[in-house]
Amino acid sequence: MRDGVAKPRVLLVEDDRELAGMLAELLAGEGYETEAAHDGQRGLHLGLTGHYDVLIIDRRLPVLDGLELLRRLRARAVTTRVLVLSALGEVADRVAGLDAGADDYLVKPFEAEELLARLRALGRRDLEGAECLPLGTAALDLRRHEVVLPRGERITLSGREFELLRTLAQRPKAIHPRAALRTRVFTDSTGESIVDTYVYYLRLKLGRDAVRTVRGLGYQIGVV
Amino acid sequence: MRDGVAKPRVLLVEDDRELAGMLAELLAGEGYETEAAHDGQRGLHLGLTGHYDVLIIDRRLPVLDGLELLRRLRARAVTTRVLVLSALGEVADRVAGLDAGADDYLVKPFEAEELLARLRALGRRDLEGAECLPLGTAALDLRRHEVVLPRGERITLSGREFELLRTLAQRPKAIHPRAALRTRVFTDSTGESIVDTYVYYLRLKLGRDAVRTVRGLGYQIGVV
DNA sequence: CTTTCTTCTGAGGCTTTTCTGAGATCTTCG
DNA sequence: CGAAGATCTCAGAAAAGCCTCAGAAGAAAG
Repeated sequence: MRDGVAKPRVLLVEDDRELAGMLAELLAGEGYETEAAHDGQRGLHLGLTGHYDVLIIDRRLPVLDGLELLRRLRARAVTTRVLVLSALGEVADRVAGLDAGADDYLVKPFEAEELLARLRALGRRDLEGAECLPLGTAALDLRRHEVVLPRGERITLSGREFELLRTLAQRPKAIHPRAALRTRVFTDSTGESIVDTYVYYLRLKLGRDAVRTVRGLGYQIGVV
Repeated sequence: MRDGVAKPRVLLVEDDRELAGMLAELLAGEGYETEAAHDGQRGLHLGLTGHYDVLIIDRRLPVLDGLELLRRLRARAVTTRVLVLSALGEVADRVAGLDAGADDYLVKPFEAEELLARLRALGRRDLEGAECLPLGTAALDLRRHEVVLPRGERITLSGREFELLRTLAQRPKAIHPRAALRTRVFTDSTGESIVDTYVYYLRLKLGRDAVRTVRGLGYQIGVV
């Protein structure tokens, strides 16, 4: 997924450290970058950063229950995909999990293959788009790293500009926090203002409205 | 889903007409607008129109198998959410379904409740950015920190304004004491009159009646 | 080895937000 | 009525958030 530069990031919130370790290894083998939290409080804290592509949350967690964690994330407008793991497999349990905001619900014990397939299904949506991503009336050509304007003009983007714009365009309705963009497109060791600067570059090339600022929250793709 | 005006549209591709009829009824009862196709060919044709919010596809279908149908849709860049139904419940079957492009996979027999919960989960994903609290005739967009007026106008709120309004709107019938609001939205070390000031700001932006004063007791959300 | 493009840093400057406090206005009740 | 208390209004200072940009350093191209 992602074009070999950045791996999809998974946050694994699981108190059983043995299971967590095994899963982390499994995920690493599939090319995911995994971080782990062992209680709900920590999970909440990390989940709020928005640095992840998918969250895997165990339902039974110390300090803060899995579903409660999920509800709090959703209450704070975190839209990251969430897969809930649980030993509780009754229909009512599954319904409760999904209605708490989970995108999928997998009952333990499960097979590695199915977990991976469900992760792929969750991840696909954010990444798919084949060759172009819609960009208002324009489009982003993923192959050539160019923006194609309605009349056919093409504007070439540099590597970083492209990564940033693609990240925004992949989830056009979401608001992307600065910090998330910084870890995703750049690195955590990069200066704080790098995202601002690149938003500025994009606006220079594509026009003021290409990227929308939502003050205090982050950036969102706009009309090109 | 969509914006509360239009009902979400479901395309049901299922050859068992009895089951299809029951499901259609169930879905109608939940406010979905359902159309049915009874074979894969017809499902493909309708699915390609892109008129639907969700496709429910039975795996075993005449003329064109369910997974093959799904693959062809995906090959033609149809990104509509798909829930696959199947009597085949082995892990390998589920993995095959998901990897063919399904967003979710539900094994027959299933309970109505779970189908509905999974549909809700799928619908939610497109909704990103629309989660709202009702606010009289208007609504509070929790993701964007904006008030959406009936005609679609949007009024952006600052962080504090938003927190205050959300607190009030979360329990619309309650009267919120000044002290409680001050503790919750601001801090106890903030000046006594901070809540008054922000109520004033909200009324400036939203109109005099947005917040109701209950003298001696506190504030209550009003009509926007 | 020069030129050009890209990436990143950091400093200023502008705008919006937050908070304070003081006076105006309204309500209640003696 | 008039005083006391509650509430409203608002101007201005301080802080925070955001935008702009110049320049250094690095990478790629010629």
